[in-house]
Amino acid sequence: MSEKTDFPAQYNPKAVEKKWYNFWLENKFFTPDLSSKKPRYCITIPPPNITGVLHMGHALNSTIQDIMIRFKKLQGYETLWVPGTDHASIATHNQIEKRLAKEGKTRFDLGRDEFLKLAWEWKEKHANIILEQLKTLGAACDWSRTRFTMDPDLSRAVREAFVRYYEKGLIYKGYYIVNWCPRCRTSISDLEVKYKETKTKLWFIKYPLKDNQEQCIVVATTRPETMLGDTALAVNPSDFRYNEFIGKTAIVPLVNREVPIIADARVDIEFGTGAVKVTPAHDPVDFELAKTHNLAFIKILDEDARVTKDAPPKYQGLTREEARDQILLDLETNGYLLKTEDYEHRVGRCARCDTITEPMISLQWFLKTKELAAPAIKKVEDGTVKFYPERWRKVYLDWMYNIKDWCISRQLWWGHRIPAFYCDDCGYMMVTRTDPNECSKCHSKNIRQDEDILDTWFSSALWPFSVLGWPEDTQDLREFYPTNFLSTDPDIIFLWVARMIMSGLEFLSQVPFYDVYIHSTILTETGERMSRSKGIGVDPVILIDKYGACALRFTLAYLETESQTYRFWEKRVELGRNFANKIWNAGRLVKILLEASEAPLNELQIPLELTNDFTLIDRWFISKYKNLVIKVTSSLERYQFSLAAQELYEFFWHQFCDWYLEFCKIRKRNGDNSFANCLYNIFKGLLVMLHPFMPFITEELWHKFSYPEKSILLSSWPTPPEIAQTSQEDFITLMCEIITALRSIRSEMRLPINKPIDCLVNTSSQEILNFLLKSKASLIIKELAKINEIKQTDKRPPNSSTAVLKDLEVYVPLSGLIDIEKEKDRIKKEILELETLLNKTNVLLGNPQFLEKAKLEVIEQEKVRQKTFEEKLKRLKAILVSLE
RNA sequence: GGGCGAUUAGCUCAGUUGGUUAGAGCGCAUGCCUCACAUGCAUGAGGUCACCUGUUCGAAUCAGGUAUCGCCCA
Repeated sequence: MSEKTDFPAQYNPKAVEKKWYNFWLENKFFTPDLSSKKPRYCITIPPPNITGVLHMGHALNSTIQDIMIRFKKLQGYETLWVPGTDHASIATHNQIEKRLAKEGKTRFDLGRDEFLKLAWEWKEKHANIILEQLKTLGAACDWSRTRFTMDPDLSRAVREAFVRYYEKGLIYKGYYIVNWCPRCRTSISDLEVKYKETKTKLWFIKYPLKDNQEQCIVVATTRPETMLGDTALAVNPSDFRYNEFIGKTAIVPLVNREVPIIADARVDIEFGTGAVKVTPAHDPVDFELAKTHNLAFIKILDEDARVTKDAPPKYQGLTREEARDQILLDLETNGYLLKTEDYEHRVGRCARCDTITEPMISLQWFLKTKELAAPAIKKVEDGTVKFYPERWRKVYLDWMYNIKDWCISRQLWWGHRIPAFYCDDCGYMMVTRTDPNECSKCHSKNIRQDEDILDTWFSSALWPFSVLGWPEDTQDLREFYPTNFLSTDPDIIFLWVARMIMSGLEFLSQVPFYDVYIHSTILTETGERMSRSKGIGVDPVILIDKYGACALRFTLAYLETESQTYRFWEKRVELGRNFANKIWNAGRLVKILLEASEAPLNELQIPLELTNDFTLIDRWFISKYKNLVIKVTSSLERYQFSLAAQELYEFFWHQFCDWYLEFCKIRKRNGDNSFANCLYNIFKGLLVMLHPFMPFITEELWHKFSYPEKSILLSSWPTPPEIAQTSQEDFITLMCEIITALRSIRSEMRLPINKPIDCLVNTSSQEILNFLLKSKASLIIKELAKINEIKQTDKRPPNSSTAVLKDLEVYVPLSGLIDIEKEKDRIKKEILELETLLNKTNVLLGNPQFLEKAKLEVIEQEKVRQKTFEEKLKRLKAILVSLE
């Protein structure tokens, strides 16, 4: 093969990514073998919505899921990752309606059927964009199981769920206050309203008493326009200021409606004047008051938030903003407006379109949640479902403890239509699994379906099992439910995670997943939330194109710690890109190093007999590798993605490349190939452990070696080699320290690399001496520290630079070259550092309490340190004296 | 108002049950195109771990409080 073309000096992701992704697909590696005896491991993707394209959040979340899938597959599980998309009813409405608006149209100009045609067209066009983008990231999804929430099967699941809830009495229809978005023209749930502190006014309005129009009661309000629907005034019964008013009748200005003054403990004495107006049809608290006190509900704003004909004619048809202006003007001219104050309070806006929402009485469908929540709470309390990081558990529980009924109907068209049918003749309502032909009560054919559709999250809540075939008893469902792992972002713990747990338990009596991982939110360099609409942030598709998927994935994982946000900008991907290139080049070198040797065994052979001087190096390195395998495995098992990535990075770069490969190079040059088995197998293990993070480059490298499996994905996760650490390995550590010390002297004494230097060692240990002078360690030291000769001495030669190590002094004679002052500075600096350390140890060991209470190992360790420091210090001081 | 998180090197962040000479990447300085890699190699500078008070023989780590910033819920 030609080295240059086949194995270029720079890793080029473009050349390999597509190739291997197709290879995986062609071999159906992402499709589970249902006949295998392996334990199952399943993830269902949080379905991205069809209006979107891949953003950094998806890139991170998909990387995390892919890491887990590949990790588990390598660990010997039969894995399944189900992909799919969500119909996102309100978001899709928004997109399409925006387009229509450009033509000056609304969806009502088109009608339901025409609109749905557009929506399906949109779906066909957009639903796959994001899935295709996931492929470029390397996602090991089983595309043969791709689902869409409005697929026939999944729609059937939605209908089944609705009917079962209904039959159980958990779904009801009724008039309640809901959040209404006048732009989307639909109800939305509490969770879809975002509150923002807004500067506004507090208006103080005089309501005259009926008996004595000279006497007034003053109420404060932020929403004067709703006074058109006032049906009472209320005060707190313990508020002495208003005792005499209770039970009297007031007159609503401009409307001239007589309303009672009621007392209710729910009235906040501190707010405004302590007296409030009550508008039952347009405020949730007032709604509750009205039910207690039997007040009338007058709806004065319609679905477009315009004043209805239940208001005085003067205001009818005005928008809520126009109505407010007009009313304030009228109040003022008629002397009812006492004063206006600046005020700040929370104004609710539609999460989708940012229009100010309107609390409004409306006929809607609701799901009773208290009963569903109870087992879902229990399963988290008892640890069946665990949150990672654990703090999110409390967030979930707090919300669940205070859960309110869920408004599930939407006055939209794109979605699952509520399976309720009304008979126009007898008024009977049917909720059925299949569409009825006639009224089951009076047999009239004059029936029609409810116009409303279901909240998108209603179908999302069924996702972990609807994608597996529920309500059918499918093999997928039996094999893969409950799923194992769910990764998602914190925003949707309530919207989605909680509801999946509730519905999973309701319909399958089993939790939908065991481990919930809540990932960080990615912020921009300046700490803002990334937002496509604001044009801030970076595009993962561009980053993949520019740096490669492995680079992006590794970087994202490396940064994914337990903190709830992290900042990210393009330059950070260089971390992953450079690492990928390092791995690539290490691969090139390994290839060269292994070339001359016979085909090594695929099992790691632990050198027990240290006959060859060099084999000790392998032994030393296998010990280090063993620790790595243990650490990386346990980090991944605890979902500590950053930690696992850091461990791999440090080991690969700074242990494997910086030391082990350098040693192998020298060994090879000296005719020794005994490293082959160790190198071959450890490199294999490293590739496998890196594979979940960097699937493409590891697969590419895999094929450049004679590793047995046809894909790295079919290999198995390394197990820690069974090896006991021996004290002899310390010799290698010492060798590394000597090399570092010599390099440091060279650099600090400004000795150019081509200037030959010698090295003298002074030690009382015969063992060390033998190792350094008689074993092949000398070869390595010579090469890596650029040393001419290593000799023994028992005395520091004058004019030499010194490094003091444990049980050993190293001298570099520098006759004529030495700068005595510089050398003195070096030694002094080291003395200073050591003195600080020794001082600390002395204080500790001089404390009788410490000796009495500290753990034995700690005391022992401290004593050893004290001895080492003292000895080293003594020698350094002697050297300094001889330099004076 | 309640909850959660953050505050560690110039920047961005690690630091798993309290005991390490507090780490990394970027940036910076110095020297190197050394036959895997300049997306690189070697060496080095740089930190009173936000502040206060406790607990402890011992605190970046635990408890209480303060300050600043951020997120979530009402």
